[in-house]
Amino acid sequence: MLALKSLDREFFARTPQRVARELLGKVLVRHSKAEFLTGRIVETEAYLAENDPAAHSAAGKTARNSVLFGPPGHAYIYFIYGSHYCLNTSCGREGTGGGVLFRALEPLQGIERMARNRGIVLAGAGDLRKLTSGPGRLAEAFGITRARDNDCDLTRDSLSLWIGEDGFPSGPVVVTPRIGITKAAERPLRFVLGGNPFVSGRKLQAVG
DNA sequence: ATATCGATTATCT
DNA sequence: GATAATCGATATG
Repeated sequence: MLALKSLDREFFARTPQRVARELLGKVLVRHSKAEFLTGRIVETEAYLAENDPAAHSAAGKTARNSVLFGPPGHAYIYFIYGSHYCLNTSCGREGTGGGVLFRALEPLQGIERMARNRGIVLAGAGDLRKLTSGPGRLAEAFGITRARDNDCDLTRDSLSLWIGEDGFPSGPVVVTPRIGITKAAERPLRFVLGGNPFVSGRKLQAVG
């Protein structure tokens, strides 16, 4: 694969919709002594800084969501439903509460390690979908926790978690309503790479 | 293909 | 104390 180049702060200093769309095709990287994992981003959701009751920042800054109000391009990680971590990035101008949720990746490198992190034994090719197609799944595959990664600067390739780009053409983008929310559920703020088999959910599986 | 259930936290009352 | 939450796995038809 081509060399990965980290993204600059300006990339993230735009609207959540714009950042969510532009992140498709970019690569999430986890590197540490024990791990080197990469996955292409194929599904994201935008959570707006204003007039978005589904955003975690909607009720103002708290201890939990404070990263969203900090500089853009930092990892906001929260724990949900008693079992899952989810990865977001802050975006927009500092002081506003915009964010983008990472919903699915296409596994590229470190697949064996991802399977081990997920507690899965890979049998068929279809099992690759179980690794990173879903926000809780991708976080588990990449070993992402709030204690380890919250507030990590995703623009710095010297840190353990960051985002790179390799010139991959991101392809046609499909926009749909967001998943798993009850407030403002109809707004078209979910972005997916059209036809990519690693997008979360079951419907596309049957089509593919 | 659809239903239900688990498990923890942050936030609100 | 209650409850909703950016979910995933399992059971059932």
